[in-house]
Amino acid sequence: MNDKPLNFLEEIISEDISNDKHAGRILTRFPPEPNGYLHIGHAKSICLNFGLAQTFNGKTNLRFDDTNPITEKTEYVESIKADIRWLGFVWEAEYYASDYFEQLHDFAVKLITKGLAYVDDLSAEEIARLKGTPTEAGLPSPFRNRPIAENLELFAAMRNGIYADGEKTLRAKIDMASPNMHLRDPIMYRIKHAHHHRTGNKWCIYPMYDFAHGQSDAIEKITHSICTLEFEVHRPLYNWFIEQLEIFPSRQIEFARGNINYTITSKRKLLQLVTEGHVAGWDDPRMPTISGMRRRGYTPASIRDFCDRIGIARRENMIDVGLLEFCVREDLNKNAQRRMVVVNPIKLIIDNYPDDTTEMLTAENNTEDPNAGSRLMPFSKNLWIEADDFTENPPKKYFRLAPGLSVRLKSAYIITCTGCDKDENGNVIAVHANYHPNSKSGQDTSGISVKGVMHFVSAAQALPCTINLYERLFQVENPASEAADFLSYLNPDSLKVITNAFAEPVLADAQPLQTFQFLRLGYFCADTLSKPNQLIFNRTVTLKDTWAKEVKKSN
RNA sequence: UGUCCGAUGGUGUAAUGGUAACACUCCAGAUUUUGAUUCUGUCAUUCAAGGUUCGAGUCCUUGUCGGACAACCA
Repeated sequence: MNDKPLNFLEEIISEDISNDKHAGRILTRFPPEPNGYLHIGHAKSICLNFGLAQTFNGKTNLRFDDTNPITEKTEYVESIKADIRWLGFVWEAEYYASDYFEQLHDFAVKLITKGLAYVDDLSAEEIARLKGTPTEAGLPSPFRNRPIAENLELFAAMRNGIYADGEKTLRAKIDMASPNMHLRDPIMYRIKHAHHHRTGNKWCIYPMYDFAHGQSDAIEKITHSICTLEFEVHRPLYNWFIEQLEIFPSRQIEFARGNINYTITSKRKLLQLVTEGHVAGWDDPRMPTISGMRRRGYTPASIRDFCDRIGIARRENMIDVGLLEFCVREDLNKNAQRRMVVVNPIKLIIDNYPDDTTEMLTAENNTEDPNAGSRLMPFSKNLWIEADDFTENPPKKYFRLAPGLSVRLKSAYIITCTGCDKDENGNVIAVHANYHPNSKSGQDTSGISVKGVMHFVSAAQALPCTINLYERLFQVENPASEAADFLSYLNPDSLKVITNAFAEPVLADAQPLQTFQFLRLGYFCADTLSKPNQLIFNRTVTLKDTWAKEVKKSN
């Protein structure tokens, strides 16, 4: 253990351990429903559940809460497993709530037998109407006092497929006047003649989440069942089931989900973005999904670090996406190799450099990591530089190229700008400079000192590539809380595709998902579809840019 | 006009009745062959009112504000 203060969950668990509860055994679980892809909010839960187990020498089960066959798919199961593995966690056992359908059914029968559950013929609307409101008590169903034997018979008939969807439900008989709505005879089973991704057509009745989750925890003997705040009001119901069924009492503890600004983490809304084509899929790099973030260039370590830094508490929160960006920059700064790429190219001609010469320069792969080695990159008379790095009228403190100004080309020579060429409309089409032959990087005897350093790519060897520049997906901090539909806040500039960028030659070897720092631009990763002859890079995050901030301030 | 939960700098999280702190952000500066990184520094915090106590962010009461709960979703 480290010297960090314990969060409230760690305190509870260490207290349980010192009280010898469960003989010190700790078993948590991560219980996703396979009805969508995992997102950053799930990452928090994953890090929490697996992290807690690691801290206290326990284990963590992966359990799919697959009680609603309509929305669940094997595709989601597979993506969830891949994402958890990618994040770096190993589960103890892989379970499915559907593994427990027979047991859950028997639990239901037991409650019926105890006179604590009944079959209701009411429609969904009637049930809702009799349920009351948070401030008004509900009314009992006319079917509430059916004899036990009749309930048993009816429930068996439900299972046997005698009834149509919605025709009957099985409800717990608790208290229609409870101030807690979840105790007003909650539905335990409903009829759905639907194909289930694992049990096929074996069942036509399916347990509600509330009748499955706590019991699944009990079956697995989960010691600490950690979930988000909205399930707090369900806890009395889960405890009621545990007591009446006399099963293992897992302890549920709730924590506040982590909300991040300028994005959404509602699975329903994420699904809508995908199905309506607002993004290119679940793994679109703009999505806050684990798979989207992976494709964007986020690393498992950076996501784990983020989850660690945001902490765990019980109050509502809105975390600045800047923290997430900080975490990935910090990781990639140490670990991503540097490369040079020009995204907004303009020609730079070194007039005093020989026409027919190409030098191979040595460039460090990562100044932060001496073990990262170096690479060779070509230098010649004709180069590509960023159009933004030249201006005819430099503002104060401008360290880039303008007539008469000198800069160093990174890992190459110091050059002095001599002017530019323009087309008939006055647009700059090429920049001219002279180089200082005795200023070569590593063997500079020129004595010239310059403030500015620029990246470049040698034109003859440059690799054309596509660059996806991503911005935040939404224009407002909390799209879900705004008055209008969340889609109206989508950022129209969330993706800018650059098709005429140029990369240095070694980038031909870039492997899909390999991360880089493109000097002075930001961190990028090769897209999953990138190929040597058709390079595609996704911008993970820009570098901090104090000059851009300076320029913005003076405007 | 219910039940439950919550409230500490701009953001997130600590402080477990005893000097309100850490990180991110912001701002200023130093260093820099990435206007990056690194380093230094500055600004800024206990929802309110009572009470208990030698002492309250912490305990109690009341209030205020925010959130959750009325799916055959999870």
